[in-house]
This record gives sequence, structure tokens and C-alpha cells, in this order.
Amino acid sequence: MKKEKQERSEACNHTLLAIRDTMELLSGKWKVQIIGTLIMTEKLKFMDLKRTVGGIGAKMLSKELQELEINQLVKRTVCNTKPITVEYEITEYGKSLQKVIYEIGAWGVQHRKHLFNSTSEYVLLNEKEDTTGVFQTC
Amino acid sequence: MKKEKQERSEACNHTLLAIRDTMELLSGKWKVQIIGTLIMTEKLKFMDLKRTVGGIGAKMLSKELQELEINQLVKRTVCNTKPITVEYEITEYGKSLQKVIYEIGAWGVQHRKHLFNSTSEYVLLNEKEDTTGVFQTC
DNA sequence: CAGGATCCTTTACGATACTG
DNA sequence: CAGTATCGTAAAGGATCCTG
Repeated sequence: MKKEKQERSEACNHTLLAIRDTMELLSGKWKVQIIGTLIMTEKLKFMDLKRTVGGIGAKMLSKELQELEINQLVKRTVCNTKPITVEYEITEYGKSLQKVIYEIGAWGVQHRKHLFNSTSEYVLLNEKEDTTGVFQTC
Repeated sequence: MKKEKQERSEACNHTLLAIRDTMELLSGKWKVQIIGTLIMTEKLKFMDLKRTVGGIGAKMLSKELQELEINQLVKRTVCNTKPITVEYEITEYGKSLQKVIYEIGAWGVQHRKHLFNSTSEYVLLNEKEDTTGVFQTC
């Protein structure tokens, strides 16, 4: 293998590892949506977050939020109410994911258009399902 | 709910659906890495792709590639060799994911730096494991 | 309300062996 | 070589009940 090629391959490898890292943090059915929601809203109560994300169960939301908190992407604040209430917000570090999330969202939007334009019998996934959600802060 | 708020909530909802769509297409442990690899290389034989991605089994790779092909993100070409050989490359449409993939990679890179700077006993995931990989086209 | 504990179902993933 | 088929395991996801 020529040296030039070797260098290129190392750059690739490096990027692939980075991709792997990121995807590991964002793994799980809901993480990206949660982060996206929090980036768009800044500070939501647990139940509002649940409603906004839509479709996620309380246990899942709770679990995913814990993982995100461990990775310093979201901040959890317990409010002094009765009964207890918890607010979640994106951290400064979490905001560094903004571009990533934005691109993902933007691609999704144009992808729908693509489907719409390329076939007549397309299937739109994730059609507004149970969007009974009320947005408090969003 | 005030009208203004309602509009905002619909915009959010729209974006969240889009995010969901994208993540659905990119679901699976390897899809993003595969696309990333193909975006960086343009045209790889099955085995080379397998080596480049690193760690993935043949069955998985095959399956993920099929799903990507169905979504028109990669193109599969059977070569007239003996025994048969198959080449994969990113499609034009697949290239539309370039920005997404780039941002994911870039974030992963800076995230490593973040870990490095914020703690002394950090854990680097995905350390070069079995990178016995030889890059042919990459 | 937030979230832990349990239990259960369903995928995802992977190792192995086999075929054109 | 590039898959497919089969099987087994592990993880993810979800429903329900329970408590401070």
C-alpha cells in the first residue's frame, strides 16, 4: 500500500470512529428527538416533554433522560412543588449538537418531499399519530 | 393556547416528525458508518467495505446494505467475475446525507477532545480495536 | 408527578454452516 | 465471493403497578 493511501485510510478510520462515538451516545429510539425537543424549547417539565415527544412512555423517557444527563447533554432540575416536578433543559454542551440535530431534521424534511415527488403511492411514515400533545413552552 | 404558541408548536412537531423519519432510515448499529464509508470512498467491494467498517459481520453488512439500497441511498453492482463480486457505492441521493454524516463525525471528533479535557479518568470508547483493515479504495 | 421495580415481548445482533 | 438460512443470545422497548 502506498504511503499516500495509508494516510487517507487513517483519516477515514478516524472519522469512522468518531461517527461510532456519536451514534453510541445518540443510540436509542428517542434520544435524538428528546434532544431536538429540548434544543427547540429550552426547559420543559417531564410531562410536557413526554407529550411533546409523543408516543414515548414514561419509563423510556426517564431512562433516556438519565443517559443524556450522564453525558452532560441535558440538565435536570427538581422543582419545589407538591407533588414534586422536574424540569429538563439542554446544557451548553448539549447545544453543541445543534448542527447535527438541525441537519437530521432538515434532511428528514427534504426526504418527505423526495418521497412525495418520486412515487405516487408513497408511504408517509410517522404521520401525525397521537398528537394530542399540548405544548407548554414550545 | 395563544395562536402564536400554536404555530410554534406545529413547527416543532413538524421537525420532530422529520427527525423521526431520518433516524428510522439510519437505524441500526452500522448504517451511518456504512454510509459514511461510502461517502468517503465511492465504490467499494463487499469485502473491502466490510474491512473498512470494521467489526461488522457479513450477514449484518449484507442486511444493512439491502435496507440502504431499498431507500435508494446506495447502489449495488454485480461484477462479472468468477466467483461473483459486488460493488457498492453511494447514490446521488445518498450524497444528500453528506452534511448529516459530516456533522455527526465532526461532533464525535470534538467530543473526544471534550472528554479528554474534562476528566483525567475518561474512557475512550471504540478504541482502535481490530483495525486490521486494509483500505483498498479509501 | 417523577421514576423505580417487575415482567414480558419483540427486535437486533451475531456465529455458524451452507450454496450458486 | 456474496449472500441466505438457521439458530441462539442479548438488548431494547413497553405495559403495569407501586411509592415518596
